[in-house]
Amino acid sequence: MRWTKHGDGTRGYHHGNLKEALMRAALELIREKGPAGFTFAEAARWAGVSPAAPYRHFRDRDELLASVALQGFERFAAMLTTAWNGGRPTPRQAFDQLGKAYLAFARTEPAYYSAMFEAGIPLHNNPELLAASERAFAVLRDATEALIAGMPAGKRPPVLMMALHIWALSHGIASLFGRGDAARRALPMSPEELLEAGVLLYLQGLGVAKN
Amino acid sequence: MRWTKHGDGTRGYHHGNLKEALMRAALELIREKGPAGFTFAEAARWAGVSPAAPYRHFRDRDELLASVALQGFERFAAMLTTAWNGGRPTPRQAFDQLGKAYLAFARTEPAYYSAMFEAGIPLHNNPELLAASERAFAVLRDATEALIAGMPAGKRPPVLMMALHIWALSHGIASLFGRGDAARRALPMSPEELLEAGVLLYLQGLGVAKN
DNA sequence: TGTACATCAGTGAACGCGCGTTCACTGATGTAC
DNA sequence: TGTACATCAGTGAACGCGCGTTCACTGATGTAC
Repeated sequence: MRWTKHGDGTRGYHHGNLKEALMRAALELIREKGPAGFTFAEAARWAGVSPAAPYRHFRDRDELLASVALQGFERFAAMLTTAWNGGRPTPRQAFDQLGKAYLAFARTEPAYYSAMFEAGIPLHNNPELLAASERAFAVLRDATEALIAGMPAGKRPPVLMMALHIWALSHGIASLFGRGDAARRALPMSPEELLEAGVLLYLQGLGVAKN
Repeated sequence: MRWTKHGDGTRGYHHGNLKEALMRAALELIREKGPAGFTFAEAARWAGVSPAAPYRHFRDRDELLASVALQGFERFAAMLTTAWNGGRPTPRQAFDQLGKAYLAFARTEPAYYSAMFEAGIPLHNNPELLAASERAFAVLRDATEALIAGMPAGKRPPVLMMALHIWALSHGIASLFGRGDAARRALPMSPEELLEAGVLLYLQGLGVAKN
């Protein structure tokens, strides 16, 4: 943050926070028109700078898009962590909160969500993005681990398998029915109810749905 | 199909099957560069016609993309129907085949899959596309219904709920781990194994995993 | 504290390019009689 | 069966436009002394 903002709302020669502004512009444009729906020039116009300015911060459009996805994974991880809340009041209840947070993110941040999961950004050759994506998944995996720890010794499933099942179910429901944009499919129940029932049945399948 | 193809491989003034050729071109380009990765002009070039020719068959790029998605849903429904095979040899076994077919489609036809589920085509003002999408889901719902019919009377879940759970789980696994393109995430097991285990646990949760 | 200088971040003009779209046209096909 | 005509499907040239990208530049900021 530079201190070039003037009292009257204008800015000086330097924008001060152009990188962040470009990412916000991209998000807004993605929300309106999908991950393909923005250009470098348009993002610059949105941020109120000349078309050459973005090149000081991003090599090209793809790098801007990847930065948005990266920030999305970071916020996603933070939101999931908050929802899990260290497994309080009980791991079982916190686990449901985690699921709700997953759906809430997809609904309230469709632009991040689509940059993260649908923009087709290759993860191999982008270690930073892959790591951020794994940090988000780690929240879910750790929560699953905590939940499993409370199960009877003979009935504990493999952590990774269970975490992947929960992730896939949440992701499927969010993608198909819980999106915040026009591609959402209608459903005779809320995505939250559908997910909660699915998780409940899954846990019953493991033989541990009681607590 | 017109009979204007010449023996030497050239074609006459009329292409004969341009609409289909443009859709194949779009598919190929989507596969290479994602749903946003093709232009009307490029598809025309691929099909070997002038840039004005596509306008005889599609109003614009979006209409071409929607046609591809429509055809995708039709093929998807056909593939699922074949896999279900009327519930033979047993509904339980046929159900696993259905799941495998879902994953197989996502892997072998990533271009269709992404046009159908990730291109952000709004369904609400495209009744034809919506109907095709529902025909595909109906295959899964009918299969679920047949599977439920074999369950003990007291343990039958609501058909729609169960079908949606299975759909979401399959779709989540396919989208995250089973795609045929560069955005696939690595996994220490096959998507098929993961889905099969998930369905098994889910059915156990319903209390009916035996047959 | 003041000054000189280096560095940084954005300007604005320019360019070539491919896209979307329109248009009058024309070659090929289908059909009425 | 032949002929005239209507219709269809693709041509190719043209246009305006916005994009991506480069460039020498310049205003603002940071820092050494």
